[in-house]
Order: sequence, then structure tokens, then C-alpha cells
Amino acid sequence: MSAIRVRFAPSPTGYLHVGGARTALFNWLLARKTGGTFILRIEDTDVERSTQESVDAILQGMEWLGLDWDEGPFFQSSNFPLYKQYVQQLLDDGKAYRCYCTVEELDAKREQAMKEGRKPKYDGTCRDRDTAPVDRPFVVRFRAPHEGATSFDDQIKGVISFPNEELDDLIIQRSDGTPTYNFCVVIDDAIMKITTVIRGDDHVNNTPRQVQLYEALGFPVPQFAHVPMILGSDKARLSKRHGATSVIAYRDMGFLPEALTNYLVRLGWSHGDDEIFSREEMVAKFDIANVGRSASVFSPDKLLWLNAHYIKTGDPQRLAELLTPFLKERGVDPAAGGPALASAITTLQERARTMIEMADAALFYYIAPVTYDEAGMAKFGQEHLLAVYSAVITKLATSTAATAAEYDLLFKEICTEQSWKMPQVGQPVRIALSGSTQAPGIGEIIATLGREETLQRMEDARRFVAGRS
RNA sequence: GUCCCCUUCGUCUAGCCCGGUCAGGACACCGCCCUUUCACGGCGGCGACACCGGUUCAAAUCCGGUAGGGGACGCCA
Repeated sequence: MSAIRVRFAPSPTGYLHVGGARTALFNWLLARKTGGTFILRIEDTDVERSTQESVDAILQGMEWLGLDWDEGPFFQSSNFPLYKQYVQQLLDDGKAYRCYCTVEELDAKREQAMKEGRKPKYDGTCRDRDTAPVDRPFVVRFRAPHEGATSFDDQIKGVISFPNEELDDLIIQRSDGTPTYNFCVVIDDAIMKITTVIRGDDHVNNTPRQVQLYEALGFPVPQFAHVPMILGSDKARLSKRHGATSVIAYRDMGFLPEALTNYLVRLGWSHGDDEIFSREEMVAKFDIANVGRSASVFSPDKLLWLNAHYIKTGDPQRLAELLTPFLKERGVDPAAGGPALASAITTLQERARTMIEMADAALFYYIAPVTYDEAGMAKFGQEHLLAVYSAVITKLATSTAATAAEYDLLFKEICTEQSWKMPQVGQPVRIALSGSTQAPGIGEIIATLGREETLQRMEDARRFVAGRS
């Protein structure tokens, strides 16, 4: 184990979204690459908004993506006594003070400052008060320095410096006695000995305050790496308006976890011209130094392409397991009869971009067609169709062919014998067997369906065509 | 408003640190080929250094400014 310790610290106020997932992935990657430790911490200091459902959803998302953690999950809510202790320490040292200003007063001041074009920061009313009113609720504020500047060397963005006069005395403890986020992160990261804080760059502005807190508390300041935002197609912050943002929603839409992680890792990070990364390659090649500084737009198209790639190259047996729930949703239980699912999948891997597409395309293997593509049929005369079906049935019944290639050969023979062109035979048969004009190769279908079922479907189709004069 | 950050094809990006490439790759799109439908695949095309100055023989690359975009400014995280 190296000394590297990183953490992913989501707040349980919703599901795991793709932005959070990417942050988690980068943290995980750094830990795995360096042999360090990846910690999962739930930031639930906002008791009002935190829910158990969200916690479950986040864990589920992490597990689906294969982002396993070494320590945790820890909950900030179980650390409240610890935070109180540090608040007291700051109070004792004179580095924090009680503030009796009310929310209403603060709001009014903020509004006023905004109107006058000033920075809406706390005016310091209670910073130097010597008399403490009794029996009045108070918050605890950090006594921030007014002079100088606070800076840190971000691993992604470089040196970032803030004039201290821009920073006000932030609240570290609410009037109900609970600690606030900016205080808790510092304590937790320090206690957990986090060496590198990788998080979204919407936290850049919080960082100088946190650095001041580390220093006031006498803790070493960790390294920071602020990852740029993920935007929607209109360059606005990614939200539900742009489509799904939940990791689990992508699973339900038929995406493979390796496709999502591959997509996410390339969003903001690159390794030369490489696009496809196995889990191992990602771990080996990941480097924070190669994370870009600018925000990036989420592209469903590229995700789809990657998903298609992983479906194409995936193990049919594993895909079968992943596909089964989608088939069951469609009323098919592949274990209850019909072709072996893995065999069916082999014929569909190049034709499906998602598990949903694959499930839809696989349906005909388990449910014989009840209707036939009319437009497709209409291209051929009734006489021709009957001739084709009869020829195929006869040929098939006496053949010993068993593989897709052998069946394909059979059709070539039929074409030669009857002086038909391949499309004149292939299309009618495809419709007979699948009901549709868009399906795998004839040989593949027959090999998957089996001779018996194929003959059955051919007879059905012949009867159907014969019956409509 | 103030502060912080960002800016290469429509999108993700390589190149930038250590100036000299026809500014490369991928997705999408278009065309051609393959073909038993649909796909897969192969080949080709379209397409970018935000802008203005400066330094230099030479700038996507170094410096300054402008514009645009994003973020933060909470008793949210």
C-alpha cells in the first residue's frame, strides 16, 4: 500500500449521477494505480435532505460500476461529537467566535450589499463584540484572516490564489449545534489522512477557506485536484433536462458498466489517441496530470458507440445473464425453452447497441412470428413465395446441415437449382422465420432456431401465404 | 456586482510545459465498397487553434489585453 489515500464523498440527497460517478472513478483509479486506499464517505451533515434511499442508490451505483472501496462507508452524522470538539478547540483558541446575527439580518445585509455592488460577505458584526447576549441562539464562525492571500497548487488547474479580503467568516456550526459542510470535510479529510482530494471544480471556491481551516487546526493540507464539470448538449450544467443522469438509469437502458466507465474516463482525461480502455488499462494509464482543465459535454452518441463495442466483443455467456432481465420484462423466460440464449446472442452482438435493442431483436427466437412484415412480403408474388417456402422445406427436410455456414450453403444450392437470386430467397425466408426484414443471417437464424422449429415456422408461413388469395 | 476558473473540428480530445507537424485520432454526419435484409467491417470526405496585439526568421504553442462561457458568493453539499 502506498501512502496515497483518496475518498469519494457524495451527499445522500439523490442517486449517483454521472458527474459523481466520474469523480468516484478518478479517485478509484488513482488509488488502484498507486496501490493506495479508496475511501467512501457519505456527507450527510444536512440531516433534513439526506435519505437512506439515496445512500442505497449511491452504493448500488458504485457496485454496478465496479468501484469498490477499501474503507467505509463512513457517515459524517456519526462524527458529530468529534466536530463539536474541534469547534470548541477553535473557540478556545480564539480562532472562532459566536455570532448572534439572525438569518433575517444576514439576508437583509446580503441583499443590501448586492444592491450596492459590494461583495455579499459577512460584515463581521459579532467578530469583535465583547458582550455575549444570554439566551439567544448563535452560530459559530471561523475568524478568517483579512490580510494577505490564500493559495494552493491544484494538480489539475495549477496555482490558484484568493485574496483573503474576498473570504468572509464562514459558519462552522449552525444554531442547532450541527456542524456545516466546509468544516466537516476538513476534519474528516484530516482524520482519515486523505492525501489527495479529487472532487468537482464547483468546490474550487471552498478550497481557500478549507485551507485556512486546516492551518488553524494544525492539520497538514492535502493535495487538491479539481475535476471540471460535465455539461449537457447546450453547455449548461448537466441535468435531467439533458436526459438520464443517474448511473442506474443507464443500466436500465441497457448499458454495460464497462462502457459507462470507459466513456466517463475519457471525459476530461486522455491517453494519447486511445479510446478503448479495459479496466486494467485504465488503471495502468490513468494520471491526474492528463486530466484537462475545461468542462466537457456529455455525448450520448459516443457512449452508445462504446456500448456497442463492448456488446460486440463481450462474452455471450455473460451477456446472457445481463440480458435475461430485459427479456423477462418482455414476457420471455429464455430458460423455459427455445434456443440457448448465448447462441442467440452470438447472432445479435453486431446488431445491438444496447441490451434493450438486443432484447427486442432476440424476441423472435422465443416467440414465433404471429404477423409478417407486410411491405417486405409485398415485394414478392404469392406464387413465388409459395415456391420458395416449398423448396426450402423440401431441401431442409432432407439435409444434414447443422451449422450456419452449412445452412447458407444449402440456400446457395437452392438458388442455383431454381435460378433464383439470393435476395429472392433470403428475404422471404427471413420474414417467415423472424416476421421481420431486419434480422441476422438466414444461416445463423436456422442454426440457432434448430431444424424442427425452422420447419414449423416455414410451414406456418406457407399456410399464411396460401390462405390469403 | 465581486472573486475564481475555462476557451483546438458539431462533440470528446492529441499537440502546448521544451515555438518550426499538410494541426493528429475518435464519435456524429456524408459518400463509396463489402453484402442475403439489418447491422458489422473497410476506404474516403466534411470539419477547429475565440478575438486583437506583442515577442520571434517562425506562434495553437511564449507574453499582454478583449470577448464569450462556466463556477462560487447559504445556518446546501
